[in-house]
Amino acid sequence: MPQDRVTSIDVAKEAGVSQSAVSRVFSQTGSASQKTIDKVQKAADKLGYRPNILARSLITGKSRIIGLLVAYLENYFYPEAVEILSRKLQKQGYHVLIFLASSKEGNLDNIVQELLDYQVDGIVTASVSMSSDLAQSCQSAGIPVVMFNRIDESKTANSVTADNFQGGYDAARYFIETGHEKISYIAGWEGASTQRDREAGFIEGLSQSGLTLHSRAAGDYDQERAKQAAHLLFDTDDRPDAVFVANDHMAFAVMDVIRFDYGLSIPDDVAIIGFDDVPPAAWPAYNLTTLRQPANTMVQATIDTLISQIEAPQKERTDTILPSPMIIRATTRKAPLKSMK
Amino acid sequence: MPQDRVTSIDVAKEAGVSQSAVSRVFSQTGSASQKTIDKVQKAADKLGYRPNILARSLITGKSRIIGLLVAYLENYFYPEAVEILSRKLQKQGYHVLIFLASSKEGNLDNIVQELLDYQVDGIVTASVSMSSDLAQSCQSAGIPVVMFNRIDESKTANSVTADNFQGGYDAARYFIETGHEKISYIAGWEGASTQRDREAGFIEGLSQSGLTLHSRAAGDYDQERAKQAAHLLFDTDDRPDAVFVANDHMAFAVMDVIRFDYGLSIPDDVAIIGFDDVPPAAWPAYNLTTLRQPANTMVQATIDTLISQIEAPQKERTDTILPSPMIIRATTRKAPLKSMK
DNA sequence: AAATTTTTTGTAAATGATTGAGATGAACAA
DNA sequence: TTGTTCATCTCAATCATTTACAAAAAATTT
Repeated sequence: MPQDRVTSIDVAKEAGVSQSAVSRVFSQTGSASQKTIDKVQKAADKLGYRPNILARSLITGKSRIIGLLVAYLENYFYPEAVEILSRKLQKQGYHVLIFLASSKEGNLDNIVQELLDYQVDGIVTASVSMSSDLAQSCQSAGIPVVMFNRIDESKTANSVTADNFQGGYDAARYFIETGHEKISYIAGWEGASTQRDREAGFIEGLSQSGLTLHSRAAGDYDQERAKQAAHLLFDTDDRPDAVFVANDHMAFAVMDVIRFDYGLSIPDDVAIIGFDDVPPAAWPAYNLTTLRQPANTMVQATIDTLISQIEAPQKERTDTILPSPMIIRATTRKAPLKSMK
Repeated sequence: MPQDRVTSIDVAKEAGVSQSAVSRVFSQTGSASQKTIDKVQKAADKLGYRPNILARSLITGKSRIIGLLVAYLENYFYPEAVEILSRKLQKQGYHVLIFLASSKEGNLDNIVQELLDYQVDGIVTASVSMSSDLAQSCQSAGIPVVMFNRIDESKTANSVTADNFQGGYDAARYFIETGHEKISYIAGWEGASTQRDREAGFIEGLSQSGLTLHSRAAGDYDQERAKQAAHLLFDTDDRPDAVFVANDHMAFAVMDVIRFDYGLSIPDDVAIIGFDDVPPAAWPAYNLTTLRQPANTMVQATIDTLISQIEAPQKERTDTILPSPMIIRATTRKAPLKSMK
């Protein structure tokens, strides 16, 4: 049976002080004498009192809850990010209310409304782009929003991304340096800014040497679709000898198709570069050359942006772009020494 | 600039009714005439009013927040579970406040206290076992707890697990059926009930045919440790020809060691069985025979248990054990036909 | 039409904290 | 001793809602 909650009034009675004295001891604002602090502390311990955060939030207007909106955890970049985000926020006394968006698009409006109903102090969206209307409505509610791994074309919300363009560019340059000419691309979901930027950078990198895409197919950041895309690229006499895949998650599926369905060898027959550097990329079975999205720094930037705006609401929005270094593993040929810096 | 929140009083004024009428319209308890409902609805829409859940929770004593306590998301069974859990709870109007426990043991007490401070309606722990004290303190606070994927020896909290013992048993039987005799085990973290049950079942299955473990090493559910464990088992003249690994996450690392460090072939030289059936187990690069933990049903059972106890606090605790069927893939030899049922 | 029941509505008291204003008392200087 | 300062404390208002109670209105029965 749920025993009655013990409130600050109970503690006040027990300690022989006023209820507001108890409050002062438990809220850091407290100007209280050592004597009352001791008395209150003792009484609170005895009764097992802890302040009710909901009541506190109601009056302070700060819930210390951050809403996290994420589309799916299937791509292992996100669990990693969620874990880091949650850990770091916990350290700062914030907590994460997690919402899963129904699909890549879907009815974000409802979900965001629910978040706002909970009086969250800020919102992080991961792998989800908000419509500008929605971002606008959060902003006018005074709730800062950071898009993690998406940029906001409407320039309403903050954003934190890796340097997707540069990453794509570097992938192209590396393929060229290592002697490839038939270079293809498997795209992510076309609605995502990451997809667009990675492809744009890649194409720019190719064109720098007068090349264009040998072939292209869309994998929508989904493994099944990526497999179909891989078949599209390889069911032909004129196969690519290098494929840039828009993220690691798809790259694994693509590698499996190349190895097991076509019996080709990686990187001898086909070189592969992915994007993200999720943990399985380092597993020997894949050992994937990829562009690292620095989860830790990205999350840190997300938190910094968010908290600075929570504390100083007039701060203007920022877009943070973090470097995405290439991690060379075994799915690409070794570059000739001359080009190694 | 954060514009002032619109409250039920504003709506009441706008609609020309009392504040409690507004409340009645928005809380399902509402006995209100169609006329007032319309008036209030209209005014609310105009002003963009939504009830403040914190204030509601304060008075109803129900926050509709479920606290989720998880140790790590690195093992991909958990992201999957978290995603399903969050989706399903959302559908029922609950929301998930996620906390990451610092380590496998660590100071759960503080974290649970923080959860209780938020007045959560229930707690789910995943891959974390609560001390009986802690479970007791939640219970006496009237907050039901469900341990997901752990059983509670102290029989205080509810639990939902796969049939770990039977799974271990089946693994042993299958190895024996497919002609193995030098059968080893790589253990998970010894503090986990899953580890203990899987091993106990496995040993029971072996002993059924008069066998004992050929060798054993502990991997602590961690990939690095699992690799070391694999080396321990294979740096010898008398290598096993079958290894049961306590979860898939470790099994991938073990397979990589066997293939890439020892150049052995799976399943010809060594057969492997894992546990969990996480998504990568089905990836062709691993194609791992494993015992499936049915994430979807396990989560459903977790939710059912939790919600039934939230709604009827006097309900007594339950332990749910769900079947863990063997998923036969390519890391084991084919069983001779006669034993195929 | 009056009497009775039912439904709707407004008033006001919770819920459990924070916080500004003023009261209390100790410490100190004159 | 008296007056002043300062830290500490209490009182009461406040936050945005729900909800018990009673009054009013509507619907039903007689």
